[in-house]
Amino acid sequence: MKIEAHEVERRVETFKAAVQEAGLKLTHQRLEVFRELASSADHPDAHGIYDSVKHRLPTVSLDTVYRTLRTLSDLGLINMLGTAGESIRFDANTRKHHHFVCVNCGLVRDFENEELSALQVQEDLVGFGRVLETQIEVRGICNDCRNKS
Amino acid sequence: MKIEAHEVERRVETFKAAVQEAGLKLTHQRLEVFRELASSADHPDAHGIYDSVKHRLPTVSLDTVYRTLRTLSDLGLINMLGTAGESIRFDANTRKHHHFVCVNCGLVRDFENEELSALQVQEDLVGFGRVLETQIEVRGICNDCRNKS
DNA sequence: CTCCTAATTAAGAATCATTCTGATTTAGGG
DNA sequence: CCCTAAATCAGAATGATTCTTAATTAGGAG
Repeated sequence: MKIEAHEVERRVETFKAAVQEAGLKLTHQRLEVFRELASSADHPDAHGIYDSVKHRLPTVSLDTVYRTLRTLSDLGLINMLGTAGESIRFDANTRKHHHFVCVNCGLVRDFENEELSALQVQEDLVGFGRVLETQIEVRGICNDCRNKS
Repeated sequence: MKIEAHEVERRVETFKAAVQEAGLKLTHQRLEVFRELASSADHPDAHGIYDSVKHRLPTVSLDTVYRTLRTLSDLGLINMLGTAGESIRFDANTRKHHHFVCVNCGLVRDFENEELSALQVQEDLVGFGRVLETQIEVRGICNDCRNKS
């Protein structure tokens, strides 16, 4: 599943500006890794991104993909997600959103919802620490897995 | 941080019944691994449980702890949690609850809240699949980390 | 346009969590 | 009291991720 072209471009522009801002070089590798991630809605892992990017940059190394993803994550341009025990999945969507997770195959999809995003939980958690953000994780069975069984 | 004694016993009794029910043996190792998990509120990983259990069962192996945790997870007596890239953390709390996660040190604490648990998200997700459950993840900085900085 | 330097590459090794092997011993519970 | 599942031990295998070192490439400031 692909993200719409104009949204991809919006993300890429934000990315370019942030890389310049941080004083880093805008290399082909960084651009292609980011563009690949910004174009896909299914949160690939490092290997998946590597396989896709290799079509356009045949000499890219898996190591560079890992290094680039870590760099972008440190800059806050992408987020890491996924459950412990699996490989790390990446997400170029930095807008406030929530996740649908298939408990069977691990598929993750973003969704936005104003009401959910407006949720305030601070009051109940004074004992644990300061609250920064609240995210909803909806678990279920995705359509593909439903059709298979 | 410890769970109250009567809650631990409640969990242990549920555990004993379920192990019998499944036709598995109630070994010391299984009991001690489960009791350790049921007593701690901070969701230890396999190594942490191993270290604690070793005090009471000096000959237990890390392998047995891993195997036991997987068995209990398959039975639905415990849950696995944690972010990709870290080790798997375990949770003996099978009641409906939510998580507070410290983005700095990774601490996870459970909390219950009727209003949050009553949240219904089905309508918004028809396109992705069937919804089974909704869990809230609150991210922030825990008290310990706040005091250190 | 040129040059400095950061980034990439290659090939390999290291680390860490986790699972598996296979042979041997232990102990739960009918 | 025995049968058999489970545990143990030691070690090895796996897979994701990170690091090493040395040589090459290329971004972008001047």
